[in-house]
Amino acid sequence: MSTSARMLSLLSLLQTHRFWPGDELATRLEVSPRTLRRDIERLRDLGYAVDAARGVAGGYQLRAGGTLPPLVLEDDEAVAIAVGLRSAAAGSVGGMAETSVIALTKVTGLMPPRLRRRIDALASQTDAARPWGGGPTVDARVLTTLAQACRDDELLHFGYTTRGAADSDAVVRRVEPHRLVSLGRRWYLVGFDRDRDDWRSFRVDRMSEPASTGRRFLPRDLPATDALTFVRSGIRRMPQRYDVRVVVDAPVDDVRRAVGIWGEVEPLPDGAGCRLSMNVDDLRWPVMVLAQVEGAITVESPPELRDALRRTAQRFASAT
Amino acid sequence: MSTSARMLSLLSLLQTHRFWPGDELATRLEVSPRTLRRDIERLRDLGYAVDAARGVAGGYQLRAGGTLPPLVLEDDEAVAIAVGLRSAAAGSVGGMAETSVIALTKVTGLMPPRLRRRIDALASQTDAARPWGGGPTVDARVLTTLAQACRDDELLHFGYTTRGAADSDAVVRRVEPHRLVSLGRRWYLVGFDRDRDDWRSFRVDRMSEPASTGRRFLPRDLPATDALTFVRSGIRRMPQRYDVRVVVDAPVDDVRRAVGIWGEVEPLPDGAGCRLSMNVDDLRWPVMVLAQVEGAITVESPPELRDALRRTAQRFASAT
DNA sequence: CCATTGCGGCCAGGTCCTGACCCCAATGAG
DNA sequence: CTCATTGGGGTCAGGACCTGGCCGCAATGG
Repeated sequence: MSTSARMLSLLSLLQTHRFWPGDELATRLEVSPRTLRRDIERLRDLGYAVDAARGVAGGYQLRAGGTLPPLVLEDDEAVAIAVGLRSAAAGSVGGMAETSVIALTKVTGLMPPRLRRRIDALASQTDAARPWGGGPTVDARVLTTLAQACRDDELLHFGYTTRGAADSDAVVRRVEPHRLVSLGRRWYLVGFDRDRDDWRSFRVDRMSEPASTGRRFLPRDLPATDALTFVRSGIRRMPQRYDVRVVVDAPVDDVRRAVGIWGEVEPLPDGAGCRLSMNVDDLRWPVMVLAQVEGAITVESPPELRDALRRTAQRFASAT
Repeated sequence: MSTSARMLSLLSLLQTHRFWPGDELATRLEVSPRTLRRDIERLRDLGYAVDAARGVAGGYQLRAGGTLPPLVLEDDEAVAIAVGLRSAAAGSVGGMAETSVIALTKVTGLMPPRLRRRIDALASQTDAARPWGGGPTVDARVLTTLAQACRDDELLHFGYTTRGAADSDAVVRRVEPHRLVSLGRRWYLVGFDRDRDDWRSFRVDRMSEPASTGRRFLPRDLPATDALTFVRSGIRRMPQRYDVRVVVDAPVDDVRRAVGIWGEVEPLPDGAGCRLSMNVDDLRWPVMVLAQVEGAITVESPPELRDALRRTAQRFASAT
């Protein structure tokens, strides 16, 4: 085995079981103990922190160092990482979506097909795991296709349904992809439309069958400071938004746990419950949160929320 | 730069930008083009699929091969992976929890402290991102501590509150950890209790301040075929469960999207809506799902769900 | 057709890797 | 305390293998 292959094996071994007696490592790598010590020294020179314990029952273990060593992953671990990133890319954590897609692209792009199949088999579970639903869901595989095309500067083809048009009116676009942007609860692709000879931002959920052609192009400069600002400026109107303010006669912690990160909860000064503030574009959501907590409810705004609550109350009442 | 360090750099470069002209790689690595070709050949010998394009604008790119190469991750990517694994470990995807914790332990255990701080800063957002809440939440850091102790055979100390006792009655246990098990919505640690001199399974949410002592022990054989079966046999009674069956006069797809994976939805033969089946231990959950869909509701079972719906209806009605 | 770029054989020079031997330092058990 | 055990590392001789240069070849696209 060559030296570099042996170093990778050593790194892999140190990552799996954490504590290894020196001579066992030497035996596994089929080198003398002296050479193993030199290999350990090499790893340390590369910046990885290898701890050593002397005396009986001594050995080596890899510690957290200044830099993250190259991760040697088992199949299961790689699948778990990809699945976790998929759900993170679906937007469950604020501000992490883009980075998650980048990491997901890197991981899945290097993964053997057998692992990708395992992930796809799990996809139905993962993607459905967002009970608050609402809005068209974007397939993680589509996102990675787009992210990969952006990264590799590869020309992209996809069908696109313009705002208001029927699904059947999708037109094939040839686009030089530039960047993927997650804004609000939507994904946008910023790119140069070759047919229209101008920059556009495309809503990913309106695309059909995006496919990288494999043909590379020379990247252009985006006529904006930032892809995010480009998308922002292109959006004609923001979706209808409701500013929800509700007083609930329930413990602050209960309400806070029910609403999670998608709203603020402040205790009321007189100790009588708390005020819940949310900013949503679908009223089913605050209704759902309010269904989870106990205690009397007073709607301050918007009036539409009262209607929504009344409708739900009637449906529930007539069910009993 | 040594050969092995150069191989790692090359691997890193090939993972980032995907397509590299040969002489640019040679320049970056400060070797001659001939040596670069030899390095590429070495990578291929290691089993990694490196594609090459000849002719003008040729170059190299790393393709998915038979084995996943060691992943060289950027800081942001590592953080994204850890955050995604945390939420996956929280149980959002069935059957992935244990593997996610193992992978999370590996990644965070090797991560520089600065990255771990970034993850902890995001933790409040992530952990709150489960609006259905309910039941005590387990801290991801606790899980990784336990998983690491299991992996490294390190003696563990933690306070433990026995079933029914008050929190203040926690007793310190010294345990040889064996395995971490996710069962239902709970985490259990299977280990050998040194004080009681017998195998026990501990509920992780009843532990306080688990800490690895760093002292290693000789692993024993678990007197059971499997840690999972050991935990199963130790559980006296399952939590109260409700078998929820509701007929909803709404499109199947709407209901299915609302309930996600935590229930089955079957269309009714006469085309009038569908039947929703769930198995839960907290009735707030089906109430939440039902609040999301439109259409008339008929509760088939359990009767308690009717009470829950009636209470919610009254609360909502009095809010208008 | 031809420039470009990857492929790989061959060779000479020299780097550096290996294993062996040695002594030292730290550790924990008896 | 004593001693076996285990990692740390200096030194050395031999040689494996790495490097860069040179070459002809193959594939690609203008």
